Amino acid sequence: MPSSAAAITGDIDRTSGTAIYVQLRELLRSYIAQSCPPGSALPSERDLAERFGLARMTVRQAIDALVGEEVIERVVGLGTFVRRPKLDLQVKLTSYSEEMQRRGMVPAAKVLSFEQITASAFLARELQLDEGTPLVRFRRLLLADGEPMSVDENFIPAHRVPGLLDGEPPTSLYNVLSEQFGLVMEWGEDMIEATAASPSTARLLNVEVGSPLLKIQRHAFVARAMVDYSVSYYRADRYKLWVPLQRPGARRARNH
Amino acid sequence: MPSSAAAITGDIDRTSGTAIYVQLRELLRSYIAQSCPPGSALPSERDLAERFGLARMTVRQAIDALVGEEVIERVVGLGTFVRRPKLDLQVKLTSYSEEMQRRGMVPAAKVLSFEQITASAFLARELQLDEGTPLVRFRRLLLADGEPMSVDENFIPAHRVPGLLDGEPPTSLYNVLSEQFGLVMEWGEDMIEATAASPSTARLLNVEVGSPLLKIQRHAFVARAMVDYSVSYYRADRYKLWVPLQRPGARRARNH
DNA sequence: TTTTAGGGCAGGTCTAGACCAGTGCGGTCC
DNA sequence: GGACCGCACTGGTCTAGACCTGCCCTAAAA
Repeated sequence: MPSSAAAITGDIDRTSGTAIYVQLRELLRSYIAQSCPPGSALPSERDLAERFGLARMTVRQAIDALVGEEVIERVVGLGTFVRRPKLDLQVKLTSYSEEMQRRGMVPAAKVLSFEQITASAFLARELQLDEGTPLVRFRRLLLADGEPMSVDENFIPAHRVPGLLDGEPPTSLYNVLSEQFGLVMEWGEDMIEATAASPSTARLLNVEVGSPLLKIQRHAFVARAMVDYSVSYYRADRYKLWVPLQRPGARRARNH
Repeated sequence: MPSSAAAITGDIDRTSGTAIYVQLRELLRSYIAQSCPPGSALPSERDLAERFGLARMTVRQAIDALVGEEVIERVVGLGTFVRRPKLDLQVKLTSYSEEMQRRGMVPAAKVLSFEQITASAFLARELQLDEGTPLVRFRRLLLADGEPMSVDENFIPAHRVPGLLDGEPPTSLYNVLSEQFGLVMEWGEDMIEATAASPSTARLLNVEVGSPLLKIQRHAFVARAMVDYSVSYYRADRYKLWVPLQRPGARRARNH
């Protein structure tokens, strides 16, 4: 016998400004947490609609959210059931630069190029700009303990860094971007893959052609605007990436 | 100017038995793949509803699905936009098959071995156990669309999974660990590096010896105890890792 | 020239119905 | 007793509207 909708305490406040389905979702969430062991059934959608005086579509919207969070599970013809909490590993954060320091190596960099170019079709797509847009290209060979570690190439829209090319190549690109141009990177995304060393990269990194490299493409954003696209090739024999994983845990409280 | 709904080819077949929103979802998906670079706008929901002769709620259902897949993104007052494609996987270990299906690929796995072994010095160190401790070794070749994707090897202390070897090799290891043995992974760490395919791995993955592979070693923990050590080799040509980064002070505008 | 007020359009939410398909139970007919 | 059928119930899908807020642009006002 399915649980009765009357068993759910609390009510919907239509004047609160909070979306009804959000209120119902949270009511259901706490109801589940308090009185529903895994496998138990929720009241049917029609029961809930009647209990709270809502349209069934609205009830479904609340249930949809919890199904999306994998808190509950629908079974056609049977009902909606509480799931066993499920493992869901997710990369949360990579403290990339800290990680470099943590290795305790002596860093150095050799500037390979520092110039203005125009965006190719590929770069235009990566930076979400028009083809031909002026870019600053900054390419370096990064060393650790005197031995090549990676080849790094950054592309920044030129209009965001006026006068950057007039000075010396910066030691720390991100420091200059934030201190001199107010471009504080807020978020970004890394695309990580394995690749084989091309002849030119192999020579720079002092490895054999075809050696495995870790390729990391990064898009860095300020607000919604991308201000940096970079590609790095790391020597696989010298560099490993450490990524902490954690369970999703509590959900955020956005939506108003 | 937003793209015109008329630009989308194809139509809805109301007699096919396939849900309309599923048909529209796939139409949109292929339209996006073919003609929408990241950042471009989709036709508005009302345009789509008119173009295909559907209720707006039905169109929203199709769009909801793609938003849930993070293929597109809604912005109130502006429209719906194509996101940067994520060729990620991150949740793969929880449910490789679900993840593959989500990406429209047909998952499969071939069990290479499923047996009890004793911990070598290396494995003992990785699992923080004594040498000689009985372990369950589970090695698989994971396929997507019939083509090899990765070679996966898991090591689990045998005393944590009594009777596991008596049954069939599990389809989803992590599901069995949590549902049958109550081992819900709470956190872990990945070590990511690039490597070259060894002859045996190359044969399994159907690539040439020396091809770049992404090697991911994972330690997964329940409470403070490690319960799984795994090593996976992913084909670099089929697998990329997508890692979102968040810097201190990030604020990510949007989200009501 | 700068500021402000609309208007148009975007997505967000909600309603009150409709019919479909899968499930399980109970009763009927053999 | 056992096979079967149908009904009541579940979630799944869909409609055709409604009104809300947020965003941007433009034209009028300052």
